[in-house]
Amino acid sequence: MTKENENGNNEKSKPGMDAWAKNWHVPIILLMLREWNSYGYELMDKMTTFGLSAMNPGTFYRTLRQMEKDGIVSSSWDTETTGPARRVYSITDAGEAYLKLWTESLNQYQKVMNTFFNLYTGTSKRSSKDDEQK
Amino acid sequence: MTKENENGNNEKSKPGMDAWAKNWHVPIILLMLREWNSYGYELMDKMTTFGLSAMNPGTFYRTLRQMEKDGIVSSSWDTETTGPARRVYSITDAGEAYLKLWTESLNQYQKVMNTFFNLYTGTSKRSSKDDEQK
DNA sequence: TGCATATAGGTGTAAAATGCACATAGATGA
DNA sequence: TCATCTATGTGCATTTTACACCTATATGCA
Repeated sequence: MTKENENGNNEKSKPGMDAWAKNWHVPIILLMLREWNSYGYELMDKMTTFGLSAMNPGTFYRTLRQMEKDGIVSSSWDTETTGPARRVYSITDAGEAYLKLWTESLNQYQKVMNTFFNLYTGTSKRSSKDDEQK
Repeated sequence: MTKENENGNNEKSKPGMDAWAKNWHVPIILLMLREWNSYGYELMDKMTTFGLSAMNPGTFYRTLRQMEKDGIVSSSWDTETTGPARRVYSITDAGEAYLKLWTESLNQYQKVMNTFFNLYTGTSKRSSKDDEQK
């Protein structure tokens, strides 16, 4: 059975305030790795300083391994430090290229956001009497 | 077998210039319905005027039905017009509430974007010599 | 009349992404 | 020695998405 809220509607298209955040995990991990080489546990922790709620560990680690398969990061084990071994990631050239593309697409993103915001706050909301179209 | 690009990497975390667009389909459909009642085929078409590439028809129609299940739109058949019958959608009060929440969350969204952009364009990119962390 | 095409709204199914619970293992401190 | 923190994962079910395909109404045209 699917989850239902107090209105009797299920919640599949609830905004959730950070549904959009998913797409940002990869580029923000890359940004962090551009500043300092790091490992999953630390990256997951620092994620919140970007205003993004951390995804669960399983998914997060899997994202990192996928990024490596995609060639945008590379990793090696750090057994020097105390505690359990860390898989330390660095950004690759392909990762830099990815960031460049992402940043360029932000302009388009901004346009969509502005269009949305203007339409929402604008006085263009129809009155109840022109409630049909032909 | 998974698709591979010319670099031998698969493409799972490719930006695609509009990966972020997915999250915008629901709110933008709602915005359009706030202006005029409409049906899937038309909404899909108008989507592109918002700078969003349309999703494929199957997914798009399913999104609309899901939105109805969630109670943020309602629909009825229009058999008056010529051609195949149209399922005409209107936004509900819950839909308006959804839009309100979404718009409020845009502030947070903007913050993440600005943080990202500043970090990317800033001079904070490390030099090759401080290439390790302790 | 017959057939292509545009409009309109879907379904079936497989692949991909995600959440959640759990597993493993080294180090630290009571 | 036993709990806890750090650190990285796996297994499985659910959810989301893409892709191919199907149905049906109307229009134009040969």
